[in-house]
Amino acid sequence: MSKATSATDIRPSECCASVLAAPLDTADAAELASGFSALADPVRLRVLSILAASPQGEVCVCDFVEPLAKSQPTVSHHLKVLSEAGLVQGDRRGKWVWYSLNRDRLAELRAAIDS
Amino acid sequence: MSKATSATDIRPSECCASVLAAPLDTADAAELASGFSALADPVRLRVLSILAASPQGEVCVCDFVEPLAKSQPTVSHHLKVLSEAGLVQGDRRGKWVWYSLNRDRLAELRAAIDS
DNA sequence: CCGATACATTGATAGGTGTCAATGGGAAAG
DNA sequence: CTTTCCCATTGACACCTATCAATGTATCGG
Repeated sequence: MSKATSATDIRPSECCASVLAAPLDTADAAELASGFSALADPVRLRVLSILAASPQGEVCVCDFVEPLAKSQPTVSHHLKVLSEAGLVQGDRRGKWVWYSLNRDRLAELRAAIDS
Repeated sequence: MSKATSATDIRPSECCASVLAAPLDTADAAELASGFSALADPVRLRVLSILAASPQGEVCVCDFVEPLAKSQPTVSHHLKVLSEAGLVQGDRRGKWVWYSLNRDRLAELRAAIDS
């Protein structure tokens, strides 16, 4: 898979914005920064970690509270931040809301700092 | 303080902490979060972008001010944040300080969110 | 309808952060 | 030494954010 972008193809943000490929314009930089902001918190990183380690691939809110050692409102807050960043998504089933990881979005951020 | 490896302490990757590989402990999560915090700002992302696009691989502080459209103290502040995160390094030569990108550190953060 | 459960939202508060003007510190030029 | 230039630091201000208690909302079981 050749990732070689041709010399004539120098348009920024044709697909995804990249930090290392070309100078970032203000809009792309802001979009990426908001994405990394979601990762810039230890509790949220542990949320993603717990989701990734879950066999079913989804975890309900109540099962985050104890391992994170945070109050339920705080957990809900972090899940909302991650959700608005597109990194997780919630699915309501009865009384419970099951959250799952969006690996594509995570790959998008990873690609932005790829060589 | 014994550093005995418990079942929750085992990391398959012997090198760096990873979000997706195993449940993150609080210390690793905090370390990673501080790294991503450095990326969680549009101005700093543009700093990295400018450095990556520089032919010589290094840029002096004065050459950041105009493209970033920020005051010189603000630019210095962001360079300090990036430097403390290990993402850039400064080298003083006479009156000028030349900053360069630390791609290894960037790869470290990228690996932390790798599948 | 009533109570219990799961989750979200609000309000308040303490601490963090980006920004710039003003100032400080060090190096080269005169 | 004095001045000039480059960069870092300080102080002040506005804004953002993580946290929890209290409350609201929706769902399920009786």
